[in-house]
Amino acid sequence: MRLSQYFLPVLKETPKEAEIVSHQLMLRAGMIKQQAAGSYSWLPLGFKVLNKVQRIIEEEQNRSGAVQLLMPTIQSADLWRESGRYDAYGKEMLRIKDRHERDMLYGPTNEEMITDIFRTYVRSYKDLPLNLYHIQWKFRDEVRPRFGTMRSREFLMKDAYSFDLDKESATAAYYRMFVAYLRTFARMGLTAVPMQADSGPIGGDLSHEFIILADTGESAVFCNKDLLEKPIPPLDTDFRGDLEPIFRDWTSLYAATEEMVDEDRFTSEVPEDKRVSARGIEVGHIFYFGTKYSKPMKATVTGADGKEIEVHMGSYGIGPTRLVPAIIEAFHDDAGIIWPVSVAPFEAVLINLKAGDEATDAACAEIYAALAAAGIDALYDDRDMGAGGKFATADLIGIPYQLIIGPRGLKSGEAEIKHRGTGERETLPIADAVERIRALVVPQRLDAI
RNA sequence: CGGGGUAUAGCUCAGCCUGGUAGAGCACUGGUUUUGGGAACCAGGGGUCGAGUGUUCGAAUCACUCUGCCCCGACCA
Repeated sequence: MRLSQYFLPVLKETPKEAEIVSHQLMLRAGMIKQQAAGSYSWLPLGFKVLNKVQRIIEEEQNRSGAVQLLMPTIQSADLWRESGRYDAYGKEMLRIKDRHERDMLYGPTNEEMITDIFRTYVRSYKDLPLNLYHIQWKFRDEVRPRFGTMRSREFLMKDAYSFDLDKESATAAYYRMFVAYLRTFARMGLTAVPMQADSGPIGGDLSHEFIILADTGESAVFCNKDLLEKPIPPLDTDFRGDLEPIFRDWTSLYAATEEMVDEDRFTSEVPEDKRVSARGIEVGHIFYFGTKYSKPMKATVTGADGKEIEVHMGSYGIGPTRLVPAIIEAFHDDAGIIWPVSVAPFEAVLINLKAGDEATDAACAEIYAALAAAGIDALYDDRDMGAGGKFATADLIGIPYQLIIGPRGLKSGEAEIKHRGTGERETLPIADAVERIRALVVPQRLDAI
């Protein structure tokens, strides 16, 4: 993409409404525009990141055996009356009437609807297990939206719903999502720690929040340091096999948020040199809830013995529109964002230091074409402006590698590569630059971990 | 939903206290000179001062009402 043809409205100054660094940087980098309290447009750069985040989520959901579909944003109140949640949900639910005065609502979640789909089509125990997911916009009329898209009213959510015959197989479904989540966040460069969460009236230990550590996180978290270095389940993990050992391995080490922490357990179970006490952001939540919806909504299958069985369900959420700022909270410096390659809006930026100069333009055009041919998703800063502004823009929007071409280096046939994350610079022959970028980028795409 | 702020140009803000023809920097447009870390100069364009009502000869400025947005708390992917 040539920057001169792109739409990248970067801001030099920080808009005053933004409090936390990810919100400030998303506004400054031209990723989002606020349209109302808790409601944002995703501008091209932000949308590109959001899509990369979604793609990783989809790949890992699919790998785990979940099946994608898409449900509408606007729902009928009828289903919610059936589950009893129409009255229970409160003012967070945006209620709407259509032209026939029918009660509608903008979905804050989809348990009712997915249960309706399930009961319509699934009749036999032979059709289980089943895990259906979608990525859709949701609306919760938060009393106080804040922190940009970290806590917006309208937000994107991946939610998966598992259906099983009994608690045992539902637990296996839970483990599959647990493992899928570990892989999903790792592929975004994040170290996400599963922490025991409040499992509500169902009880048991089948509710976990996935927390990433960031200085500006919204809640305090406590965990064993070993969790931060634990290798994630590899690409060839067999999701049809027994995943309980992985689950046990991860949950054997202490980890809890401030809501759930037990100081005595933390100090007794975790050696002093392994105690991590930090801030964290919740980026995912998985939950087993048994027959909470299948019972009132009559979602049953016929078992092998001919009897009707209420299915056991779980739901598994990840918020892509929250993950984007969460990644920024984890990866930034004073100059701007530092994207992990796997979610970076562009993998490299080609900086033409003297746009308009015949030789420099020609060299850059050639390199830009070579980057495309090498499969690198590159931005070409061909704008006619000073070098300082280009460097500042490249740093701000956080492109992992800057390939810098100017008349000075051109004379000696040299290019410069700046590593956004480390600040490291290397000078190399122009002829080797594209291959060097490719060698740097490809392993960091993390699509093969 | 309680408490507290705030609203003036695309952005960051000054002007308000003490009423008298709406400002700065950045951004934008044209030009000249520049060009390896947000350049310099010249010339321009752009605002019913959030909305309404009132006080006044006169309101961005004072009073009242409403709305938007932000922060703290309670709540949440």
